[in-house]
Amino acid sequence: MTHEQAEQVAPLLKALADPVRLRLMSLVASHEGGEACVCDLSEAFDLTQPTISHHLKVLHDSGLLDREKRGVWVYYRARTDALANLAALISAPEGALA
Amino acid sequence: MTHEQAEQVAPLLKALADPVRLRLMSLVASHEGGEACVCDLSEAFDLTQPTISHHLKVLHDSGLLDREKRGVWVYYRARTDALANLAALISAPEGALA
DNA sequence: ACGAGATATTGATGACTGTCAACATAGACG
DNA sequence: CGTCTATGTTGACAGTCATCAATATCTCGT
Repeated sequence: MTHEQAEQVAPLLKALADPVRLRLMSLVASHEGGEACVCDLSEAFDLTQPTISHHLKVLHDSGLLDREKRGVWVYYRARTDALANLAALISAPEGALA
Repeated sequence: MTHEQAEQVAPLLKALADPVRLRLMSLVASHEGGEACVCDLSEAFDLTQPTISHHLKVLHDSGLLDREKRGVWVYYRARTDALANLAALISAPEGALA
């Protein structure tokens, strides 16, 4: 794994490396239709709405969540391709780590 | 993914979520025999030895690196099982995230 | 146009982290 | 025993981060 590759992958892992964001990703992915609006997600946490919004922004900015506004609601959807790439990098035989 | 699962997995990802530690894992895994001593690793970075030691400790404490002392040298080895578990959690169809 | 609800942004604060310099430990070899 | 080399530990500092309160923005319905 090259220097540049490491600098590129680390932010993705950092985005995932938070219990709240892990659960957010899980909730979004397992929600019906593969998408969820903030209102669905906020209820699952004992955190304020701005905090949830902040975590969603981190995940979106890092490319792990897609964001789509429909009316008043904003729907998030997991970027399964990005997740698959990450997973491959971590454990595939040719995956540079294992 | 449960609350407890998230709290358990996040520290593993946090340990990996650093460019230096990613490259350390990569170097250890790709080194001959699947193991490397600190002297082999330090040369690849423009960082002081204590800093490398610190990163190795983080990876070891989180369970991603095995540590074995042989004489004066300390050899590190990647925990491929832990990496495989992580990867599965991130992207497997039943993996809670995707 | 106005009010209400959903989501985002800003600013502040306490906690955590990567890094280094200095020092400590521990094994090998004379 | 003493020294040299490899590695780990401690303390400090600058930067980052998770969280909240307050505020802003946007959209629908009335």
